[in-house]
Amino acid sequence: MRVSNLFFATQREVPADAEIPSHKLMLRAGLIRKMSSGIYAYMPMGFKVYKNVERVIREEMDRAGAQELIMPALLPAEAYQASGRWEKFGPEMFRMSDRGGRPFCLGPTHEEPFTEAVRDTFRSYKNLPVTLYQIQHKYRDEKRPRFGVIRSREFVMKDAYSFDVDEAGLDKSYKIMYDAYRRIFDRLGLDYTVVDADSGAMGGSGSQEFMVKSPIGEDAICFCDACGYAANEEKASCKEGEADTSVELPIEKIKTPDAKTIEELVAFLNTTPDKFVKTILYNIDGKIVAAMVRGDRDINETKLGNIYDATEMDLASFEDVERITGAKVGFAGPVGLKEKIEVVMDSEVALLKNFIVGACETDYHFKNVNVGRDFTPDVVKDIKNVKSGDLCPKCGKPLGMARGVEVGHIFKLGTKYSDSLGCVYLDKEGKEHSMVMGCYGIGVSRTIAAIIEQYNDEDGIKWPAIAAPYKVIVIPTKTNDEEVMGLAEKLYNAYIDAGYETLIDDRNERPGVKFKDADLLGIPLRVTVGRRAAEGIVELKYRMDGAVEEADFDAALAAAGKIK
RNA sequence: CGAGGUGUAGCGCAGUUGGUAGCGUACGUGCUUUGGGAGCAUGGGGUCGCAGGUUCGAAUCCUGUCACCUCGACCA
Repeated sequence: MRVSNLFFATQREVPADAEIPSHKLMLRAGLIRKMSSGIYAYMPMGFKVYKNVERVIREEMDRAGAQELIMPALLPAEAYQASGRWEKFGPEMFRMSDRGGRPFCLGPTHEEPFTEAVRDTFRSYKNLPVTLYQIQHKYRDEKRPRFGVIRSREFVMKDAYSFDVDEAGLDKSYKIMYDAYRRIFDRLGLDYTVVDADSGAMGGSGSQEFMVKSPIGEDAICFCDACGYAANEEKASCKEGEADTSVELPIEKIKTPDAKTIEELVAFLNTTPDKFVKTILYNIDGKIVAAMVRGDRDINETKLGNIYDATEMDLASFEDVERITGAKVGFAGPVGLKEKIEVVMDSEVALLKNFIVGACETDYHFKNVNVGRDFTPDVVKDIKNVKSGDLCPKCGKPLGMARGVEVGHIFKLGTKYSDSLGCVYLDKEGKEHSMVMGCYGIGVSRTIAAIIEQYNDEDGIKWPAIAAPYKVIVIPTKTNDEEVMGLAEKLYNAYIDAGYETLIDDRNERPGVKFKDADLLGIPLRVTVGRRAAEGIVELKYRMDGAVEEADFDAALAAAGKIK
């Protein structure tokens, strides 16, 4: 491709609304164009990268035996109504109706149509297992789109679905996808971690996320260097301490004026946060629930929500808190609640003795409170967030925390969708069973951003060769010099003949302009034809490590095979 | 959902007490330049987010509305 014909424009100035390196660089390099908040167009240069990433995914999915098809993005409501997700997705789903008033949505994820397709096509155990996939646009009306294509409302996702006769079959299909995912992200050059994850709105029995470690990541991940345990914060657990065996002291009401936060109480009572148990009221799908964790802990809303299979969950309103506790906000506790509500207590609290809680009376707390004697929780479960330094649930060594961008997520779904949509097969005895499903997603758009996050410098993007829009750029420094142009053209044609996607920057621009653009675009190999063109010598520069060398024609051609 | 901010040329921005819009960059043309975003000259490009209102006159003041961005979403 001749740069003089290329539909692109690089920008010197950073658009005002970009925050993170990948977003800034994608805009500056002209890879994408924003059409609306969280909605982007891919320009030719960006689309090349997109297709490269897509190609790697497709190759590995095909190699793993998955079959590609494509579902509509625009889907009728029925399937989602049958699975219950028409309601469950809530406002995240883009909804519309046709001229006759029939409800439709833009697919946020496609378990339902895939399940229906398999249901209507296969009826026998002999047909299974089967794994299908598509690479498709997905639509989610995100509360707050952010970070360019990392959290957008329209995005490209590879989603695959496996159908097996039983759990053992699912385990096999899942492992095949797991291995394929590792190959995909390895080939793309990403530094990633696989973590245990919450299966969230998808439901199911187990899942893992592929996380690219990055400070801009939206997920917190927890890991153990000693044994390799790694989990999303939503899911991570830790080893709990020993039970306190102190003697239970009599409960006592203490006046704590104006002390309603843990910090204020710690200062007021001259003690430490772990002597408290805080009680927080949540509104979970309209039902008020009290959640209790130790004072130095945070509640993990995912874990709490899972107990109630929550769709919508929020802190209870001030009015609800005041009515139920009979006190101003800040003095909630499990003892003396004015209304009977469910109390969920973190399992760690069960180990404590003689702790402090709000007294359900403004300006008062109870001290020496004990579980069983003073109150009885309805549920005792792990509902806390793990922190750095907590002990690994597997090996007991200290855990660390990091941030990550979720580029892939694999789930064991089980029969959730096959049950609700009637996706069954007949076994050897002619008996009906629900198929056992798995689903497997890769965010194509955000994978592109994740690559840039890992490979960039102050001059621009540094594409790994496999993702690069073009592998080589030939830059003649003088377009009016026949010797220079002759050699440049000859090299350009030789690269193309050898099968490398190549650019020749034949614009009548100063060399500096061309170098800046080549750096910003991140082309892995830059071949400058200039000063020593008459001798047949060119300069090679590798974008990834900045190495520079001189080479003759053959060496320059051979260099394209070495870029990574 | 709550709060704040911003909408003026492709991009980044200025525009004072209201008087009909400007700078940088990018773009066109000419000359000079040609190994890290050149110099000089010259030119084109804007219904000032949208709709009302006040006024002789509104980018500017008022009201409404839309879009975009950021932070927050209560740890009692």
